[in-house]
Amino acid sequence: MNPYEPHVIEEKWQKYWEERETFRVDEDPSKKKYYLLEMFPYPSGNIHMGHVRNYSIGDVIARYKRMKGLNVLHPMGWDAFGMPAENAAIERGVQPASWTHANIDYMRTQLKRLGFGYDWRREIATCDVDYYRWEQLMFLKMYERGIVYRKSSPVNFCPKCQTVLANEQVEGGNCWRCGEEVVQKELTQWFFAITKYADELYEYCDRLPGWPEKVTSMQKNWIGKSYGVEVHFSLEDGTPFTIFTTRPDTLYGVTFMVLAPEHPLSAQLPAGTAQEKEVAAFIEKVKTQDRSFRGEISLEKEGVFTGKYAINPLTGNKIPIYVGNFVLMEYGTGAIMAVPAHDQRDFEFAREYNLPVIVTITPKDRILDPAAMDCAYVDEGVLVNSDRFNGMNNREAINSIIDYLEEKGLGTRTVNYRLKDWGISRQRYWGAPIPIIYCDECGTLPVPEKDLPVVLPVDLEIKMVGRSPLADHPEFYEVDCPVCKKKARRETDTMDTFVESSWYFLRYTCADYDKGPLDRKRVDHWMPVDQYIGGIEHAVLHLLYSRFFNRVLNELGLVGVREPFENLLTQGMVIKDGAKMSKSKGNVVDPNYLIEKYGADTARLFCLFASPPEKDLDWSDQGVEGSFRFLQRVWRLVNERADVLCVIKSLDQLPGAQGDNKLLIHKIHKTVKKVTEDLERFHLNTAIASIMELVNTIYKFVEKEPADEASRAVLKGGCETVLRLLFPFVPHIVSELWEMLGGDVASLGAIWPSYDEGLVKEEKVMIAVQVNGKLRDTCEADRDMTQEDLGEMVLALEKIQKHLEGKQVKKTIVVPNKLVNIVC
RNA sequence: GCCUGGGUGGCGGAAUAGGCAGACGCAAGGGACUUAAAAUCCCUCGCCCGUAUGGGCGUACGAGUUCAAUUCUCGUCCCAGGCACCA
Repeated sequence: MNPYEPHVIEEKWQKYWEERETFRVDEDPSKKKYYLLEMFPYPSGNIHMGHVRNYSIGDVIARYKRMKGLNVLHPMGWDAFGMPAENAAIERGVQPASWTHANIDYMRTQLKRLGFGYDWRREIATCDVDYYRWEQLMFLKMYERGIVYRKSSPVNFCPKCQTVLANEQVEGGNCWRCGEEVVQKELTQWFFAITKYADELYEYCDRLPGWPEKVTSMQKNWIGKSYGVEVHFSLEDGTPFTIFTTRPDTLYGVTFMVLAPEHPLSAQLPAGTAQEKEVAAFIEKVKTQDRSFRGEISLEKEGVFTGKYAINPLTGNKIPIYVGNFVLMEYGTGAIMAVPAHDQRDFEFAREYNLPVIVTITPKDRILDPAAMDCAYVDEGVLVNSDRFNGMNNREAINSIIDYLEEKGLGTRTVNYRLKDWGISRQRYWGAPIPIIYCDECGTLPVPEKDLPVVLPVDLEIKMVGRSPLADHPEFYEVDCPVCKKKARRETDTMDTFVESSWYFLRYTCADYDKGPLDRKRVDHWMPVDQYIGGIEHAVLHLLYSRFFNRVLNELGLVGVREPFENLLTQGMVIKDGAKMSKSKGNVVDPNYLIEKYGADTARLFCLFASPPEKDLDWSDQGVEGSFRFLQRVWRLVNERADVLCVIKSLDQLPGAQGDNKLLIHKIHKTVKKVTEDLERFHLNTAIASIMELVNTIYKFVEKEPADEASRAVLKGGCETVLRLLFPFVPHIVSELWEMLGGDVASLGAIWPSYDEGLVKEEKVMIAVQVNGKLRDTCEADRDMTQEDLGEMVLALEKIQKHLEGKQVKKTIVVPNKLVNIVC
């Protein structure tokens, strides 16, 4: 018997796949296509356990679908622009480009050592000119259509990364990448008009049945759609000003108005009044406060009176106007109507500054006394103090009042979104240059298409400064104006790296295409991605950006589909000692170590068996041992009998089989069914568990050393089934054992075993027998016995009779082939 | 505060459409083999009472629906993730 030597066989089979280009795939009209994609890695230098898990799950699905006869596209590439390359350059004096490419080369060998089957011809590195040149072209097309624009605005800035961050990239006031506290800066930046698509992105969340609800609900939450009305108030002199509210049912309870400090009227209104100084001081004070700090709910509500009044369009009442620190300029119109009786924030403000409270919605069971209230009443109720709307339920009143406002020209039904446009300028070097030229004479100009690509120079010195190193590199930024030919200057900011990952899945379908960004024919053949697999951490970042970008490309005629990802599986994190694996926690398990000690098959198997894909995976060294043990058990099972079995023809059906043969045949078919169904719904851990059961059954079978021809044939059938079912999970050991059994290895990855529904069911079934819902006995019965017969049979059982003694049977419930419950 | 998930043995986790709770694995204990160890194999393994046949309890907690609830309904508690002065 040969020992199980993972390294030897893994190298052997990886070479075999490589030489035969097993995973190479092209469009094939005779087969159904299946595009399987895992989120591509950042080439940090090493594959980590999160990758191993993600790509193991993907590889199982890819191999399984291929065995099922689908034409599977399974590509891999590198999200290769980004900060760490620049940091390495500063720390170690290497070029970001060479650092990145060296990492890619090493990590590619790591992926190959894990046995993942990709079509490497389609490999992409986003830092290659042949990739980002097309992104620059897309940028220009978007610029033409007004989807890209430049504006000055307060932006999130990470002092550590020395660059701007999009809203999505700020987590609780901190940088998503390095955790540094984000500050606000006023900068002129390039933006993608994602808000133009806010409504569609929001509404389509409900048309993504293949996505986890968790993710779509996070996206909806982020987009933040709310229905309301813009109400036109006016100043005493008739100057109109507009506020947004979702609660027009409380319009009769407005007792003051509040403006955001940045609102133009905040400074204008008090001009020339006694309030002028005070207001100016207040605005200045709020401005200097940190914006992340200002967003905090705990912040005390503060404000000052502007000295001016507004007129409520419904009541004609004169209402004081304040400037307040809790009103945001970026949302709605930057001004609100305040209804202290029915809004908690307004209530707090009113109590602070002794402003009146008018109740306009009353609960059914009590009367609200404005003087005695200690918080706002925000629940449902009936309108009071509301003129013609009195007596109406407030939910209905919302629509009635909007209708009335619209009729009188006092307001407009509006929808507001929380989503902001995506700021994509980064003051960094290692990214795709933004193809724009600034000319003193001609202004902001797109780089002419014929001058693309704008190549990122790879030979410059990188220093940590508050702007892009490109800005210190005249060879890059000095350029002639494409219009007037005078000296002009290139944009030196680069694009957010999330732009590259917003369309890489499209480029995979035609990675070699050089006549344009995308070969529409091939894109249409493969898109949409049938199954996307990746971490939950991109729920609103990458996944939202990609949905947006794909829509834009759809409108540019580059893509046929609207939504890029049909089905999404979000895998959980890898946890050790109760925390996410990270260098700082010192709880990292190195995949190299695992491969060296146990081999790739064990590493894969453990990641897949220890927990279902979408849950967090608790790392366990003993669990890894267990997986290794199982593989050795499979190895011994086949290896020890290979000589005998390889000359026998295998059987998984044997009409008239009896005893152990029959039991094993049933188990084989049951297992094939179970594993097939489990794989279809990604229950990989239970699929493995049932293969383990089959292995256990076969061990029991061989214990009796059956020597007759039929038994051996069935045994071989069992072993072959185990191997076939196990192939997607642990392809190396399976290939080796398959060859040992004399099988055709080329067909191993192309045939998924089928099962016979008739052989899944056994003739005898175990019936659970309950009395009054409590299990009292079990008994064997013929399959499909009539309810009457089963009921009769069960009454004869000794234990059951004991429990029925002296009692009258009231009712008998029979679940065919499963259970009888006697009620007495 | 709001929106998602989730809470099952010592542990990771099963139970697909309301029908035997704890599959599979890990750990633990006992045994076989061995000069010994490793490896391997066998047995036990939710809790309580009982020598045992057996009985009671048990899927966060409390109610409810049902012949039957881990599964459905309502309420409560706890944990994780997301959003949060968004008008």
